[in-house]
Parts: sequence; C-alpha cells; structure tokens
Amino acid sequence: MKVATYNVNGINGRLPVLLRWLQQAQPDVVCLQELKASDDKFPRQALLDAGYHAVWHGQKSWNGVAILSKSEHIKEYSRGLPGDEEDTHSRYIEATVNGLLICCLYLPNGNPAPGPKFDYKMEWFKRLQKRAKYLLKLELPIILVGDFNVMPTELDVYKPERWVDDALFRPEVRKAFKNLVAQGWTDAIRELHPNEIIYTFWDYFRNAYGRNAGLRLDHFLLSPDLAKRLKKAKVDKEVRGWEKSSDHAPVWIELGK
DNA sequence: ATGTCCTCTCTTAGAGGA
Repeated sequence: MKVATYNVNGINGRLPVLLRWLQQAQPDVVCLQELKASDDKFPRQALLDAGYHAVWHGQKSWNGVAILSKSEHIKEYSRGLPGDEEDTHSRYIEATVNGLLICCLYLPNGNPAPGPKFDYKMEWFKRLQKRAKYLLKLELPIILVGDFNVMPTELDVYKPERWVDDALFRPEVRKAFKNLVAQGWTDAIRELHPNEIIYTFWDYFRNAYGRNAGLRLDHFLLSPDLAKRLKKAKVDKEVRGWEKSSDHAPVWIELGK
C-alpha cells in the first residue's frame, strides 16, 4: 500500500500538476495540505474522474486539508484538532481507509517568532501531542502525516545556522516534534534513511530548488505495529521542477502486509 | 532587505501568507 503526502499550495491553481502526478505515481492514499479553497470549491469531480474518492476540510484562501483514496472505503473519522473551540483554521482531518487510520495535518508555520503566530503554533503542537497520545491507545494502525512545518534535526535543513531563530527550526519546536515521536511513533523517512540529506520543500526564492537549498518539512509518523510494515520511503523530487509546481514535492511510503 | 507564487478583493494592483 502506497501512502503519500503533498502540500499542494492551492489545489485549484495546482490541479494539472496534481493530476499529472497522481496518474504517474498511482498512490493508494494521498494527504493534501494548503488547499486554499472553501469546501464548495474543492475539485471533487476532477479527482473522482482521476480515480480518487475524497474527504476534505476546506477554508477560503488559507489552509485546508484533504485525504484521497483509490478505495471507495474511505470514511471520515473526525475533523478539526480537538482542544480549542476558538480555532477556526482547517488544518486537520482523520479518515479510515481499509482499517488504517490516516491523520492528515497542516501544522501552523509560526513565523514571525516570537509572537502570537508562534504561540499558536506551540499551542497547536500541544493539542496534536494530546490527540496523538489518545490515538496510540486505540491500538489501530495509524499514520500521522502531513506538513509539520518543522525540520526535526540539522540534517533536515540546508545551512541550519541561518534557521535557528525561525519558527520552523527553533529549539522548542524541534523539542516538541521529538517529544511527539517519543510517544512511540516512527519517523518513516528517517527510519529507512538515517543519514541521508532528504528535502521535501524548496523555496520559490533564489533558485532554491536548482541549488538544492531545501528543507524536510513533510513527515510520516507511524504507530508501532505499522512501523513493522514499512518497506520504502521516497520524495518525488522531480515534481518540484515541473512548471507551476508547489514549493513542496510529494512524499510517499510503501507499506507491506 | 530581497527574492516568488498563491489567493482574495473595497479587483486588473495590492495585501496577506508562506
């Protein structure tokens, strides 16, 4: 089973790129972030025509997450991250697909830091930790997947010294990610490629992709039983080089039986 | 400071976000 994540940076502006990649990569499940579209603007029919059923949690202009599935047996489990009634951002959705619980997330960017946006990021992280801890107790096969807006270690960022004060790399953010993983999750990419430089995002600025000045922001966290089924993990890096591409590349893992 | 690209609107330029 192939499970992918892709921050599309505007699903309608990016639809040709998304469809081309889906056709080529044929993932079974795909988590999307940054739809930048309200629920009624979600391209449901185009994705159905491409062979994908979907659940989505949209929002006008910003954020928005979705889970696509080749199997029609996709069922929304919950939407919105619990713990803050006031939180209006669409950043979290869960669905079951053939017995697997997929949790698709778009963690806040948090810049500029310090400031209210950074505080929101850290609060969101706390709520995610709480939700993740609860989910682990269910003893289901679970994937927490998406754009975490965190580079977990220095290996995950080109020129780490330039990023130490950034909301994506500040020590407290890395610590929050580490604490989350320590609950019992497995960072799929690092499990299979512990020492390799792997990026999933390249800024639009300054030819970042051409210089491979990237960041690793998109992660798969696997529950313990699922970690045993992990076979392969890869970034479809070439997609970032396509015309009208997102600033992220699609990332995927292969799970065995 | 800058660079780029997306979306939306008090829209064809500028603002906000990343």
